[in-house]
Amino acid sequence: MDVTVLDRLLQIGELFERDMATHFAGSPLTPQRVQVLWELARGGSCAQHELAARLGVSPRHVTTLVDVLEAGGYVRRSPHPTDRRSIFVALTATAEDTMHEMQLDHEELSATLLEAVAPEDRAAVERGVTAIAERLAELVAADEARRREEARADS
Amino acid sequence: MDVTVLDRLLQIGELFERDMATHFAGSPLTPQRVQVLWELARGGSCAQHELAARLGVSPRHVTTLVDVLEAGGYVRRSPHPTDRRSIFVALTATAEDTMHEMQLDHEELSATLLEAVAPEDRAAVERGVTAIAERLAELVAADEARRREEARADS
DNA sequence: TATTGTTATACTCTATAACTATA
DNA sequence: TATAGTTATAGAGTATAACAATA
Repeated sequence: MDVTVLDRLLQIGELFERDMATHFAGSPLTPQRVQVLWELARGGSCAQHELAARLGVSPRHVTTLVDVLEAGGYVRRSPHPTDRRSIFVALTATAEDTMHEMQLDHEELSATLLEAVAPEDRAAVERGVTAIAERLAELVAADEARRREEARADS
Repeated sequence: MDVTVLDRLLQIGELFERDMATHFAGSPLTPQRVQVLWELARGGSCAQHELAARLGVSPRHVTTLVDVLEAGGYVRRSPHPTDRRSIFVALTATAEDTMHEMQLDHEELSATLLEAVAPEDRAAVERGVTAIAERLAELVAADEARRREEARADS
């Protein structure tokens, strides 16, 4: 029962999720809501339908997420300047500060984890995980395309 | 806006989750239910409360999970030989075969991903991700301990 | 006619609290 | 009295379908 590289990689993802949950326990922020804020911080303000596309969730679900975040004072809804159907979502000043701090924490954590790697292995690890992420992205995209094909054939 | 090692690692976790969801779309199996079967396959049959501990979820939730998996023919409930309060959960023969196949697929995927890494980097990547996983586990455990401490101080 | 957001509904994941049967 | 599982309830993540307003 060997432990593979993939096992390790998945373990890292799970541990990070657990830490996020611990970190925001007691606040209205959950890992998924933080992801919304994170996306707005990194990719900038946008209309709800675009946010849905960027997050890969349904427009309906974005309504729910933004409702909660707006009530908590993390985001602001405003009318879209040219399209009256659309609603613009932006971080509040407070949330922008929070996200900036989180960005710094994130970079620090990344550095700390890299320090756990032997110095002579670090460059190889950086190259390696990038290559793995890219290959996996290809494989997943291929799987999804195949499944869409099958679904189309069924109907 | 650099992409850190941590970003890559998290991306890998997300991609894997997405692939799992794609893979089991249309079946009653969801990623989390598969995890239950996976745990039973790797760690062996056990009573529900032990399964809850192994999965890190509430005993109540195990009831729900096992209900669905039992209805789908993946697991079997049987009385505990010595403790009449307990219920033993075991994979059915079909599920055992499915899990065995999944184990092979998993190993193959791990090998495929490692092939995406330059040959001279592979050993370093294996060492590196192990070191990162271990360091992160320590950090998460410390965070959780600190939070428990705080919660205790509050009450 | 197509798109944007929302109301309505439902399934899944997850937890805590109260209860029953057993130890 | 403590433990194993279940009933009751609830919040969070997520989806589809139907609908209103707007393009």
